[in-house]
Amino acid sequence: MRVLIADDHDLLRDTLVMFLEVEGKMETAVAGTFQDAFTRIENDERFDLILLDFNMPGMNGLEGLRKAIAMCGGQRVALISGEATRQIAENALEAGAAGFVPKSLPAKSLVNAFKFMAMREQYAPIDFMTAVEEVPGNALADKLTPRELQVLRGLTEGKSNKEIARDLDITEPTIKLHVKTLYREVSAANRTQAALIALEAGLF
Amino acid sequence: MRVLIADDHDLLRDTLVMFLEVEGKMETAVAGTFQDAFTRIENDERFDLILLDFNMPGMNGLEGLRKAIAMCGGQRVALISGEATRQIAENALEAGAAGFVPKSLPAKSLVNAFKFMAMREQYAPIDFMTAVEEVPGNALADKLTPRELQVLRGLTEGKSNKEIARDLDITEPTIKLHVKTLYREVSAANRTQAALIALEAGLF
DNA sequence: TATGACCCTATCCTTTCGGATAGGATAAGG
DNA sequence: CCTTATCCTATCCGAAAGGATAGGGTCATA
Repeated sequence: MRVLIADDHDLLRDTLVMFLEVEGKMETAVAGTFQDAFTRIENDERFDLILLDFNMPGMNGLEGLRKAIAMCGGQRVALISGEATRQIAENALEAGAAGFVPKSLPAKSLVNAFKFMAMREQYAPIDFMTAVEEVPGNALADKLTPRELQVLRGLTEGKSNKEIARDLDITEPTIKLHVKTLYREVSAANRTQAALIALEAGLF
Repeated sequence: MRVLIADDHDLLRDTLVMFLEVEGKMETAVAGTFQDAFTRIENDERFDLILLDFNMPGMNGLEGLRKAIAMCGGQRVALISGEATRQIAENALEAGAAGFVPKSLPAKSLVNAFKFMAMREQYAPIDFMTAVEEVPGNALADKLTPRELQVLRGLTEGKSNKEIARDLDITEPTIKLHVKTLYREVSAANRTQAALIALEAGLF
C-alpha cells in the first residue's frame, strides 16, 4: 500500500512515515507544500491514499482539496488537520474526500483508517463528528436565526452597524435590533465579546 | 534520558514517542492535557525534559508554561507548537523555557534539540526566530508601549473603557487616549478590529 | 540641561452603540 | 383561523466610544 503524506510539519511527517512503515507496512512518499504534493501526484505512480494537511502552504483550505480530487482521477484523497472544525470536516466529505483525519487520532487508529479509506470507504471519527454537535454551548449556530448569523459574521469582521446594513442591504435600525437580540442569545455584553464568542465557537 | 510529552494530538504523540524511543534511545511519558501533565510532574520522578504544546487544553498559552516552570523546580520545560509565532517563542524563552520547538522541525533535529536542552542549554531554531522577524506587520507588540499593551489586552477581553480603567487603576479618559493611539499603531478602525488583530498576531 | 519617549489627566464634541418599545409583513403549523 | 417565529422598519434616549487638543509629570539619555 502506497501513501502520500503532505504536511508542512516535518516533525509529524517524519515520525508518521516511520510509524506507517514499521507498524502498517506501508510505502510512503512525502510533500511539504501543496505544490510539492501536486507535482508528486502528476509524476509519480498512483497512490492508494493521498493525505493533505488543511493548513499547509498553498493548500488554501478546501480549495486545494477540491483541486487535488479533481486532478487525480479516482485516487483517494483525505484531509488531515489539527485545528479544523467539524464544519470543515463535513464540507470535505461533501466535496468527495476519502475521509477526514484529526491529528488528535491515536496513531494505531490512523493505520486502520488508512486501510479503510484505501478500500474506497469514507472515513471520519465518530466522536469528532458528533462531539461538537451536541455540546450545548457550541450549538451556538443553532440558537441564532440565519439573519442573526449574517449580522454576527459582520461583527466578527469588526464592522460597524452601518457597514453591516450596507452589506446585507437592510437598514441600520434593523441591524441594531438583530445585534441586541443576538447579544442575549450568545451571552455577550458588547460587540467585541460577541465577535470573540463566535470565533471561539468555531463559527466563521 | 527521560522525556515528558504533553500534546493533545494523539497522532503526533504516538508517532513521536516511537521515534524517540527507537532513534533517540529515550524514555518517554505522555499527557494529553495540561492537567494530565501537571499531575505527572507532581507524582512521577524527575524528567530530563518536559515538552508542552502551546495549544493543548488547559494550557492557556504562556500561562501554563509559567505555571509549569514555577512548580517543577529546575526541571527543563520547553514549548512545542505548530502555529505559534516568533513573538510567542520569544516570550516563552524570556519566561525561562528550556526552548521552543516548532512542529515544522525535522524529527532528527528534534532529537538533537532535546539532548541540547537536557544539557541545560536554551534552544530555538534560528531560521524560525529570524525569518518572521523581518515581516513588519508581525512586530506588533514592539510597536506598542507597555501601557498600550495592557489596554489592548482589555480590548481582547471585550471590556469597556470604564472596566479597563478600573482594572489598571487609572481614569477613563486616559484609557480612551491609549485606545485611540493604539488604533493607529495596529491599523484598526474600532475596538473589535483591534481585539481581532491582537489575537491574530498571537498576543495574549 | 535639554530633548524626547512615555504615561497620566482633562475638556469638548460628534458619532456610534445599546436598550426599550411599537409596529407591520410573511410563512409555517396547530 | 389564530398563534408563533422570523424578519423588517421606525423613533427615542442615554451611555459609550472615538477624535481633537492641551496640558503636566517622570525618566533616560544625549
